[in-house]
Amino acid sequence: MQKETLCLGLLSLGPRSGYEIKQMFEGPLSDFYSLSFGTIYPTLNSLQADKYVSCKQHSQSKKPDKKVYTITKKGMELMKDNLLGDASSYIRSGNFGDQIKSEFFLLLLFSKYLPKETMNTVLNERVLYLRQKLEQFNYDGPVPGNLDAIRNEKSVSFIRGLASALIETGLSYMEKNRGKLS
Amino acid sequence: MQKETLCLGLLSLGPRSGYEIKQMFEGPLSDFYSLSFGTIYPTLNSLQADKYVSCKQHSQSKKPDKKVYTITKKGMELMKDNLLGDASSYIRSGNFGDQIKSEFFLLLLFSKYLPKETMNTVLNERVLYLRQKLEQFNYDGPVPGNLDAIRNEKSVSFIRGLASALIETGLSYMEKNRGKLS
DNA sequence: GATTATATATATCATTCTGATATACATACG
DNA sequence: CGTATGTATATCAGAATGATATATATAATC
Repeated sequence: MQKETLCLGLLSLGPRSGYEIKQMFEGPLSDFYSLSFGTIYPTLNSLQADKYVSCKQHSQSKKPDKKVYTITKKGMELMKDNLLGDASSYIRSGNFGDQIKSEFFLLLLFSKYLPKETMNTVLNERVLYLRQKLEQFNYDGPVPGNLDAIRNEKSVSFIRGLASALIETGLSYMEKNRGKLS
Repeated sequence: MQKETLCLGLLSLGPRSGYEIKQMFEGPLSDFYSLSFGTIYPTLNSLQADKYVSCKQHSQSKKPDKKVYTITKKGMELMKDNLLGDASSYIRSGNFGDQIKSEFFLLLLFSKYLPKETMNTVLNERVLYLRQKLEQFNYDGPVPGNLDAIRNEKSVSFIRGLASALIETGLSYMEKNRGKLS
């Protein structure tokens, strides 16, 4: 997905600064996508230059000005057009589609070159990690800051439910079949 | 995972050319990782310069020479050292770890901006795509070329079983809950 | 039998993106 | 009172991709 479409989409959920967009990628979106500051800031600047977003500078005494971007009508149109135009190309993406780079699977692939105790520890920690992820996806309490907008989306509930189901499957598979690795 | 470690790991399964390594990424590894020619060829050259692999040139009349690389003892050691040193950092990767970029999830996130019929078609095609993937992972017949080495790995059976279980979960979740999206 | 598409095989490179770093002040903690 | 962490924007070297170039063989289509 083009970085422009993605930034516009996130801004459609409410006005935000570049820093806050980054927080979304490190918070609720961290398991699905990410963009770096080096991409976010230039993208916002170019979107602003082309009037797809407007910017209000909130001067805060001694911190750098907080630049809060708001999507414009023109921006909404561009976002919708791009989504519609590219929708079909995203069908074969995601879990078991393109762009996945799973270092954990690579580690499993080469596990025979690692000492058994090491692999045992790794698998134990992986299980702990997945349990933690599961809790995270099942947690329904309040989230800090302005990250509520994204949590309250209907689609986000759907995605979290899916993620939760997938992790549970992965966990029980790992627990039942880890013996087959060595 | 460093590209060097990865290429060495793949060469540990048997001697191969750069083109054949790429075939592994486009075949059995396509759902887990990928490297481009622009990375593979320079990596092999530098591995050869440092004696981690040896190279035998098979001249084939009028095609460009096929350069078949074989991992050396020094290369095996480097690979094992790297795997051991970095193993713990791969625990939090993979499905629901870092480096995932799922455009399909992004599309779901912004699905409210798409016409209902479009989303309906997209979800139908996604289901078809996942069914196809499932078949692919469950297929146990022969594979063409030299891609058998990787299929016969114990770890690959484990991974394929996991992938298969995950896709099944994803499929039934989608079928049961797709109504919640609109 | 001619044409077109696909596969084999290596290599390069502009463009893109990341990850690190710079800058600067605020706040919390022991 | 120093140290670590958080807010906030910005830039840039280095890495990786995706496209393209080159050259030939083979299979499919017409």
